[in-house]
Amino acid sequence: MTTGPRRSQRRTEALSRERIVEASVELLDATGESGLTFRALAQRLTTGPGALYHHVAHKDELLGAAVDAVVTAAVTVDPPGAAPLKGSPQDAVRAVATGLFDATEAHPWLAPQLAARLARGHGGTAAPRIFESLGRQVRAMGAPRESWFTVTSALMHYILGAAGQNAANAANARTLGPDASRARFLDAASTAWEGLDPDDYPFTRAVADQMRGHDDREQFLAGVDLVLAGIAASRPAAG
Amino acid sequence: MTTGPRRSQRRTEALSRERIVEASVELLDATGESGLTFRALAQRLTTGPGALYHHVAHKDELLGAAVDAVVTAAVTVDPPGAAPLKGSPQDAVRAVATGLFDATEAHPWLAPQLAARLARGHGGTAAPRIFESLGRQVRAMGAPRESWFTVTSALMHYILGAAGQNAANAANARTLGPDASRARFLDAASTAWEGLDPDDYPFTRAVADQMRGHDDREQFLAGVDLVLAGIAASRPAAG
DNA sequence: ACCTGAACACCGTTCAAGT
DNA sequence: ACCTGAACACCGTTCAAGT
Repeated sequence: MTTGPRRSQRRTEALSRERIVEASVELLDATGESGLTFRALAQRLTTGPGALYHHVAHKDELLGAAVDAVVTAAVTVDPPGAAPLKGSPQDAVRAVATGLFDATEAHPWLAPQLAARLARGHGGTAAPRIFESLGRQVRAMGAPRESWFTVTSALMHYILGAAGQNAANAANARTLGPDASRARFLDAASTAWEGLDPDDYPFTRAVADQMRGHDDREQFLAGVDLVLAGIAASRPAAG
Repeated sequence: MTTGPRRSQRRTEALSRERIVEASVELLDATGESGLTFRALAQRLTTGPGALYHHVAHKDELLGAAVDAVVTAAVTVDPPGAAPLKGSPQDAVRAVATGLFDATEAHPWLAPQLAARLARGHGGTAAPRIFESLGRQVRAMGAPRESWFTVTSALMHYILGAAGQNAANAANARTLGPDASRARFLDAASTAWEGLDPDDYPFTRAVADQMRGHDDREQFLAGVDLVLAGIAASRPAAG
């Protein structure tokens, strides 16, 4: 009673690394980092925990694969011979930054994971992918070759750090309640800063009101532009 | 046979939050992040795991306290009325950056922890401390007030990100063996980059040789200078 | 108030046994 | 080759019982 090759088994679709990673992302989105468990994951895939080990070596690899999947979807590296993007390299950098900013907000677990993995030197494919897509634009901007590594690193670290910071704000805001949450949280955070010891934290207190009512994305892109300005400033005069 | 207040009990020095945090840092340094366990920590302090909960609420708080302790030792925020530092604000920024760079190298667990906590918005006192000490210099550089938040954030994110990256390199290098390890590891990393797909990663490959033989600290400080250049460039002409 | 340490409710991971 | 699911060796955390 086999029905042949087409309409392959639906209900018990064979386990695969791809399906496992996909389910992991869903589970992470739904339950947070602490919710990703081999037992919970197995249940969602209607199998046993041991089965997963036929497709992933250990949990850290699984988390890394989830990070890679999400980052890959967020930042598209153009194919080699593709037509040059319309717009300036600066615009392309902003596009990459925005993609990561959005991914980081959509997947609250992403930023901490990515940050921790970068700091451990386990970028997986996510880190090289981001580095590459930013670096191409740095080159296109005419930065001197010796500065490529430094400049691209600075861009990448700022983008990931600031996007992560924003994601944390967004996640914390969600904690306070669903409505008018953003403004409310920023207000709370800003008030918290204002509550710091005036003797120890004069600068942070002075800056606290800048957090209130400012658009995160705008603030974030302003930082990107700052680094871009640094690149332009240290570039030899065109000629 | 009590000997009075002086020469208080030595062997079984009373448990305290401070002692616990101190022992945690030692344990982290010696055994890495996975080695910090309530049982191992209790054993080191010759007590039971339950006793620790009288001084710390949970493990995350303990780790946070360890991070704070190490960062506090690394970056000294000058007291309020202190004499201005000799040297330019730029030099002061480089000093803070170097302090974090060194701390991050001395405590391999620091960078991942700090990165993850920042990305979760749990800076503890570490984040405000770093932000404050950098921000004061930003202000001293004459950056326009509206840019303080953005500019200081960019500096902080670059410094922590790049210092963490370097720490990861150093830690990985240690893995390969104790001798001539740095050069050897950079060579290996550089070779790994050169092994990337030429179609997908042309930029990263082109930049791979810049990693070889370059001084990490120098590279790191060059990045700091880049951000500083961006600040200077976006500052209104002095007048 | 502080400490003890057994006990609880989990984990990641392994592995004999099945198909 | 792949899957099953019980079992192992841990965890963080709690809590009755002690001092």
